[in-house]
Amino acid sequence: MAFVFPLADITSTRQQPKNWLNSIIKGDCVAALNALPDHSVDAIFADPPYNLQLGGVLHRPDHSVVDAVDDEWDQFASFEMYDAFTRAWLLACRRVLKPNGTIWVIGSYHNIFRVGAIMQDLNFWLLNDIVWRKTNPMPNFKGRRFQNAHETMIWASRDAKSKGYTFNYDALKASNDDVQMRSDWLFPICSGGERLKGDDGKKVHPTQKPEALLARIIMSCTKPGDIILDPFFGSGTTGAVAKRLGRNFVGIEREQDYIDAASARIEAVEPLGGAELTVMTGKKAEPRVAFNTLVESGLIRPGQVLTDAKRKWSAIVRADGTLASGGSAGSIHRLGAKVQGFDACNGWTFWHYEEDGVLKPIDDLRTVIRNDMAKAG
Amino acid sequence: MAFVFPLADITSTRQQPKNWLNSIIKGDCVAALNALPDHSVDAIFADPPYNLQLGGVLHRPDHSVVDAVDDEWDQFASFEMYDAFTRAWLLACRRVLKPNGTIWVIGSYHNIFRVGAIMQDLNFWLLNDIVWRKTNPMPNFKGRRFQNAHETMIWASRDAKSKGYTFNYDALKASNDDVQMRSDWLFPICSGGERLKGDDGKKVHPTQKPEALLARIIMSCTKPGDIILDPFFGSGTTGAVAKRLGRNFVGIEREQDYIDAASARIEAVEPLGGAELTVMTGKKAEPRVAFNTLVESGLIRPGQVLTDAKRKWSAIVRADGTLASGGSAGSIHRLGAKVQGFDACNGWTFWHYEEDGVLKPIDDLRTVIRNDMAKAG
DNA sequence: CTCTCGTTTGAATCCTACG
DNA sequence: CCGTAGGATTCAAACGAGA
Repeated sequence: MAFVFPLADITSTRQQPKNWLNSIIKGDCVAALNALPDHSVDAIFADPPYNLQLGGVLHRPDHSVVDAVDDEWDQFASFEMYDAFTRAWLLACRRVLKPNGTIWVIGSYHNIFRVGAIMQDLNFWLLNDIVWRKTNPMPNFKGRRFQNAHETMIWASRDAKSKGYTFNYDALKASNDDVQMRSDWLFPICSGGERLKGDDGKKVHPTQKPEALLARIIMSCTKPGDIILDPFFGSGTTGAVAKRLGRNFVGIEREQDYIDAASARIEAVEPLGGAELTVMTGKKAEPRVAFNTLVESGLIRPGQVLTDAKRKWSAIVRADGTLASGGSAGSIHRLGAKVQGFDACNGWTFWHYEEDGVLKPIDDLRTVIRNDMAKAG
Repeated sequence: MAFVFPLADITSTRQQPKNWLNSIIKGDCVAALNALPDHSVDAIFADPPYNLQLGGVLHRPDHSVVDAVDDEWDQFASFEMYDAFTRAWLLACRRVLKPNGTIWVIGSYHNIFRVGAIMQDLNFWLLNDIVWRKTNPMPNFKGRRFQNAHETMIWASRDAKSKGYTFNYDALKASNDDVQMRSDWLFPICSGGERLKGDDGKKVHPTQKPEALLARIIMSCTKPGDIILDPFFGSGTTGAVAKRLGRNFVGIEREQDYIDAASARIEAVEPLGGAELTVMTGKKAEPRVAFNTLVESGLIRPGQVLTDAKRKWSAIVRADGTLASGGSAGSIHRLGAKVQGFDACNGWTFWHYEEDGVLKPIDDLRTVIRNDMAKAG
């Protein structure tokens, strides 16, 4: 199957329906959208600039410099400017969307609240907010905040009356161990072989999204043959996944470098046959239960005394989920190592609690928690 | 320990500081907030209602299904009213918050985007958005959307310049298997024995939050003795957890039924003692020791040679507490950075001294000094 | 070939006390 | 207010070198 990626002519697309199908339109997002016909696409995936507002350079503990997203296209002078930009492209998207079409917008806490509020103001009807939990997010290097480990996506229909939107509930459920798909998804960030790199070995696009994420989105809200629009096409993940899954795409992108990379990428994609069009399953969550979970759940009480199996050493549980013994304090692992004079220690098997006069490893309590939490994955 | 929960007199609270401590103020949220002094609370947890209806009845998330407002004007008007309400209570909170205080607001996709955008407009500085993943969320019965399995919390400081906010990074990390705490948290919804029920067996409050959630929030951004304000007190989870964790609270609530239930609930809470409330801190909290102190105390001699861990670089200690190496001289940090060609360097962990043929970081000697200081009081 | 270990990297609003 | 200097700070995954 040969795909061609003409750069659609903005001035003529509106008059000649469908010549823009499976192509990348070069140009400003709003101008290009305005050239498309009314009610012409079934779904939209938008990954707009996040307006990160970064400060100076950020160093890792090993003194290397974080390669930040400081591109010109992510800079806005003020919230007002960002809001105006957001309103413009969302409004243009709304006209192009079919009455029963739906739109996805992805963002971080820097921009997603503004985007969501504007979507409501423009009469989009929010169906879900979906959390993309990253298995391998960048750490918080300075220890001044929680590790920013997720991004947020808003899924919305054109308006509250649009009840006929596509939602492949049963397929999603069947692909998810026969339980309905939740609003929190777990995927790795895009890296390794999937990440597009230039001749210089550097990443082509700073924020390339993983194909698995787009695959779940496209499989959830479109049917084979549907048309998916991506007004911030970038490296073309939307187009590549759409083609592979037997959907049509339209991309809009300003920068020729991105268009070139995306075109070559999509060209190389082999579409799947009908039988293979199953939903990609996300990564199965590891049931990680930390010690604080035991304290927060009440299975272990602050003030409670833990000992080793032979009651040689003891420590007191503190409300913050750390242990204290003598003048030392730390995690169950660090303190276990410390009292024994070791470099390392598995606190889960070393520390014991007493129940009915019997010492049991605190690891036993972890299984209790795991059983409770298994459902959430 | 007996707690009393006087319903603080709104008209007099501002003039009589602290009589509102550990009490529930009855009344309208904004009016009550306006009666509190400037910069008087360390942290705020807010669980606001998510929408206004014509009759002025407030509905909470997951309480009832919103009927679609198909009248465009009404819909716009209701968003506007909700925004005005949100702006009013957030602004009132901002005045009451200490300059280095932080605020948490929880919501769902129905309201959190508006809340977040308004917070940014009011100059709050967003630090994180935190996702509360529910282990046992309500299913989506109609199969028309993804299961709404999470709620979103926004954590923000008073403004971008507020760098001195409390964040117990080291305790959180130690309690989390020695990896930093992420922005996605997993907790069960409030049910079972924790859920307050009336004489009729019905739940007292429709959206009672789990104590484990509040415990993590309070432990992350406050110290023992801090004051936590909850302007939508409801069933009083914030107060109950604050009391148990040795923090002070202020609640604001309109409905007497909720006040009665919360008062009885908090009254029954047994506060934790002192030792287990100690929050683990890291190196940042240790008293500073100048390298010069090591030289003056004789632990390091002038003329002594220091090297890095691999003996690649070396430097000689001078009597004034500086290092010299190959024509350069400076502090342990400056010279460590200089020889490596870095902007910065932690000289305490970079430079080593030799003892019994083994290289040890000079940081070890700093702990000797600190231990001596501790003994001396 | 496998296994180990070190290196690199990803949408980041990322330090703070003191003079 | 600013400038300077002390010195604290990272997780998971992919990849490549070397045993």
